Amino acid sequence: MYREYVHKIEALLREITGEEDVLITDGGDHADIASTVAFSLAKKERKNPAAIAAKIAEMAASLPEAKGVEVSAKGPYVNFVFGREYAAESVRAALSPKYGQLPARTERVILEHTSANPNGPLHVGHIRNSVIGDTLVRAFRKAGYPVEAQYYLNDMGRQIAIVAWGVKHLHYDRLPGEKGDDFIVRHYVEANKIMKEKPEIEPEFDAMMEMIEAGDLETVRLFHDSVDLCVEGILETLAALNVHHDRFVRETIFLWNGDMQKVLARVGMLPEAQHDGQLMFLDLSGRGIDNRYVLRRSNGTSVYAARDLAFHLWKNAQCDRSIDVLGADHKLIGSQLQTTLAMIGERSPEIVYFEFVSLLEGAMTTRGGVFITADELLAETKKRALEEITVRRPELNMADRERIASAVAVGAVRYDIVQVSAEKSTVFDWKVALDFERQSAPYVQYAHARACSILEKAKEEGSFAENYTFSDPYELALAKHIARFPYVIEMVVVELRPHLLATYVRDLADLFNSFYRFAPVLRAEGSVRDARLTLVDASRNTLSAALDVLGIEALESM
RNA sequence: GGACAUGUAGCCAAGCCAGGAUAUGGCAUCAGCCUCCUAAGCUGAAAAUCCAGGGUUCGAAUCCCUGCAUGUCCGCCA
Repeated sequence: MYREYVHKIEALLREITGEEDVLITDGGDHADIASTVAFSLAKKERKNPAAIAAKIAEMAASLPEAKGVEVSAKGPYVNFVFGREYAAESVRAALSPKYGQLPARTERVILEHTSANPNGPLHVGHIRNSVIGDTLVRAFRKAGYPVEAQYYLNDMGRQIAIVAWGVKHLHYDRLPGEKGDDFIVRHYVEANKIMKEKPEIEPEFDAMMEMIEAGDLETVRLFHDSVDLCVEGILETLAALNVHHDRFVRETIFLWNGDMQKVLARVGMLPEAQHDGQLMFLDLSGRGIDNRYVLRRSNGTSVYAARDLAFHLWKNAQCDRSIDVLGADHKLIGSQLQTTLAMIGERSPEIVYFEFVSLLEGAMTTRGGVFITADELLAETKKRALEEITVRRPELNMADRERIASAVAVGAVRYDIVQVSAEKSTVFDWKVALDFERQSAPYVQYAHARACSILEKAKEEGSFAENYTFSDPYELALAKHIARFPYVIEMVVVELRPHLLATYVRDLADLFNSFYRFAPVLRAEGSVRDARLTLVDASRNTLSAALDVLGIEALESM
């Protein structure tokens, strides 16, 4: 209902003032929304803004469109307080199992995320990509878009050559129960170490890259077996985090199906293209990018950038919006890609960048073996959650405690990541990761479990009639926040900022907890009890729907 | 050296793009609340030159400029 009311008030103010921008702001403590349009009118008309605000408020209040909204002027502000009818309509809407689902759209979206090199396990930096990406995928679905989540799999680059070299020469045994990605990374770290000590072996990597480029069967098999083993482990990690891709796209496809050669031919004809023997690069200095954008090496082999161009054209052909989630280290190549696609008259992807996650001791590096894996993080978090639930609910059997601990752990990890806006770099801190109080998923899950518990108890005492008469301030504040959920979903996909949803659901849990404390439900009587139970149900449903978009399980008991 | 991002109480964040009312939360600290719907909860106290300096504006945490600090990138790697 929130959106509808805001639109209604905007239209009303435009009509009264004749201003295009009626300067709607959040009303804070004073109102649900407010307008500061009196300030700008005061300047134009050289009058006191408070007098103008008073006049606008008076006119607005008399219009039939303002029904159910209390309009008043406080100094230069025109304040709008939504009435009980608004709360009632909102709560009624929030009882729908599909609450927050926006009308179906036809624009097909391809959202690419994670796409980590298969040279080792995902670490706590990689999963920032996964969590942002997967949350966006879920938000787009909630917003009515058909979405395909893709993982672009580097199965042939230099990093993979290093892995393959390691697998070929090191002959490690796989430890009992060792995941594929953990096994592969040992080769990668050791091969990098050897390469540093003996730079003379470098030509061996170059040779392997030329072999795979040429499609040498044995090399292809070596590369792909290594990649597949690693991906097997990565998939387990992603599944544990509730992150799902619809399609894995292998980079080699674009080399072998001719797409890359086609796009290179097109790009090669641009005036910005520079050729020197086989070497080809773009001079984008006219577009504010000073670095050479190399697309073919002087030995004729291809580079990642060229295959990436082909990949994006391929995506364009099957969607209306293409969105990539990339680490901030990709900003340069991201803008090179966008610029180049625009130059050949093709659609550029929208790119969501996120800044780095580092450790207290410094940057993470897969190559150097310095990282905390997502698996380790999840295991520690689950251990901690299990301790907690064992203290709180000793009567539960082990299987239930394990199940709850897993859901709490996944939630805690995902929420910690998604709640921080993407443009902030962060430092990983175990203390924060393992803190399950407030501003965390368990806090929100707990509010949901409380709602379920109340409804469960009410059911034992018989049925209740839905009632939408809210008057208590705690009831109204909660109902009004519930009303905003569909608006938040829309904001997340418009701004590509999933952390807005994390902030929203935390505020919702805050308001529910205050309501829980100050407005007794089961002990209330008659229509008040009915109304509060109705509100609890709407809260439960909204918390559950919001958590679902965040990829976090809404536990019924914990 | 150049480019991008960030800088908000001891610590971590929201707010900034679309300027407006006493700057919003959490952690840590202190003081309270379980004969009462799960205390992973609630209430209160204390804590901020919104990095610094200029500018625009009736009004700046928010917009612009300069500087400083931190992170990232600047490869015929990905």
